Amino acid sequence: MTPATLPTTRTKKGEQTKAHILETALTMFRERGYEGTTMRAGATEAGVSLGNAYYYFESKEHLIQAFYERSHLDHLAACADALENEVDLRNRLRAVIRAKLSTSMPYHRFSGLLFKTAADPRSPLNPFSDESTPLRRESTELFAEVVRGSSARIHPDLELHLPKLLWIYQMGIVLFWIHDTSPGCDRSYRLAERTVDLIVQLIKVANFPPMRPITRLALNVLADLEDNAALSATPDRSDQRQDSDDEE
Amino acid sequence: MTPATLPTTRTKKGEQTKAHILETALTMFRERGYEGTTMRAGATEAGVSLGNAYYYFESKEHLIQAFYERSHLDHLAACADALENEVDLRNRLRAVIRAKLSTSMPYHRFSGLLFKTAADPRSPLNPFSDESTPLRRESTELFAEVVRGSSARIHPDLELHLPKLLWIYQMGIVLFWIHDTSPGCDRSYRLAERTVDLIVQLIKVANFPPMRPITRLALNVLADLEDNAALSATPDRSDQRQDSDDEE
DNA sequence: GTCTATAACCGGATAGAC
DNA sequence: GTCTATCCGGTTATAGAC
Repeated sequence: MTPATLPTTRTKKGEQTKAHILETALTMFRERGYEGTTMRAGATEAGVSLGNAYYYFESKEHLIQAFYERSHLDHLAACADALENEVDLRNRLRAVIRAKLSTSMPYHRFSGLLFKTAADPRSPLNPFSDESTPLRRESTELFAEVVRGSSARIHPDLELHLPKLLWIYQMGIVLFWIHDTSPGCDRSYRLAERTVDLIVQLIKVANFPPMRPITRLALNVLADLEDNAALSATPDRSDQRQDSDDEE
Repeated sequence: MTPATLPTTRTKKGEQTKAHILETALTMFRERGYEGTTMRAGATEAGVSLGNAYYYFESKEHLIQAFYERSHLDHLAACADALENEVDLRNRLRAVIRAKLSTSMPYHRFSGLLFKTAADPRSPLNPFSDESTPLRRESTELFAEVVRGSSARIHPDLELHLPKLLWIYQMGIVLFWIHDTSPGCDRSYRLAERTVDLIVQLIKVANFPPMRPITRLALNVLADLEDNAALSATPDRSDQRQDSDDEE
C-alpha cells in the first residue's frame, strides 16, 4: 500500500502541492470549522482547482486522516519530555492525557465533526478501520511506552492489554472533551486528572489477591477479543469490503 | 417544544401523513440502508413531494430521532418479561442488554450511520443533546428499573449513579456491535455476556472494605460530573446555541 | 505517466407559490 | 400542507497540459 520513500526524489513534483492543500485546509478547518470549509473554498484558497484537490485527497474525510497523523505527532512531541524524565505511572499517564487535550484544543470545534465520521464503521477514518491500522498501532505504542517506562509493578497479563485499554480510555476522554462546553474545557481536564488516579489505583489492586478472580475475568474478556478481530491491532479481515450501501 | 396531545383531536390532519412518511423511511432504511435511502426516494415512495417530507421532518437526521424512539419502545417490550419475573441482577442486566442487541439487529447496517451522526456534538441526535434529553431519561430509567427490581445489595451512593453508568455501558456494547462483522454478531453477544458478569462482580466488590477507597474515588468523579452539565440528565445550558459552523 | 482544470452529477436542504 | 424550482456542496467524469 505505502511504497517506501524514494531516496533523493522525495517531494518530487506535486508533493508540495499536496502539502500545501493540506496546510490550507487545516488552517481553514481551525478558522471556520469543518463544515464551514467547502472543498471549493479550500481548493481556491490553496490556488488549485477543485478537481486537483481531489487528485491529492480522495475525499474530504481523507483530509481528516492527514490531520489525525499530524495531531498524533504533535501529541508525541508534547509528551516526550515527561516520558523521558518521569517514572511514576500516574504522572506519566497524566502527562500524556493532558498533552492530548492541550494539543487538540485548537481543533475543538473541528474535532466534533471528526468524531462524527470516526464513528461510522464504513468510514476509512474510523479508528478500527484497516486504513487506520498504522496510526492505531502508533497510538497504542505510545501507551505501551507509558507503561513500560514506569516504575509500577503490573501483572504481566494485564500489562499485555494495558496499552490498548489506555488508548480506548483516551478516546473516552476525547469524546467527553468534544462535548465539553465549559470555559477552557476545564471539566475535561479535571475529569482526566481524576480518572487517571482512578485507573492507576485499579491497576494496583488488580494484583491484590482478593481481586484476582475479577481481574482474571476481565483479562479473559480481553483475551477473547484479541483472538478475533474488531479491536485487534492485527486484523485478518482484509477480505470484507462493504463498499456500497445499496443492494438492489 | 412538544405541546401536550389534545384530547380527541389526535391524529388531526397530517399526523397520518407524518406517520406514513416515517414508516416508509424506516422500511427503506432497513432494506437499503440510510445512505441508500435518499429523501427524494423516500418522499416519492411515501407518495409525497420532497418539500413535503421536509415539512414534517426538519432533516434526514430527524427521521433517525424518530427511529430511536421506536427502537427504545421495542427494547422496553422485549425485556419487560424478564424485568417482571427475574430478581437476579445479573440475569436482569443480561436480559436487557441481550434485548437491546436483538431488537437492534434488523437495523445493524443502518445503525452504523446512526452512531455517526450521534457522535456529532452539534447534532440534535447526539445522546447528550438537549433534544435527546427525554429519551435519555427514559433509557436510564430502564436501567434504574433493572437495579431497583433486583435482589442485589448495592452501596446506596453507587446505586444513585448506576443507571447512568449502565446506560453508558450499553452504548459501549452497541458501539462494539456496530463494528461487529462476525456471523450473527455472535461476538457482541458474547462480549455482552461476559462484561455483564464482570460488572455484576465489580458492583459486589465495591462494597468490600479494602475496595472502599477506590469506590469512593470513583463515586467522587461521578458526583463531580453530575454537578455540571454534559452527562447530566438535567442540563442547564439552554443558552448555548451553536447554530452555524461559519463565523465570517 | 504525472498533474491540472472544467463541467457535470447527485442528494440534502430551502424558498416561495398555490 | 403541499408542491415545484433552486441552491449548495461533496464527488465524479473527462479532457487536456506538462
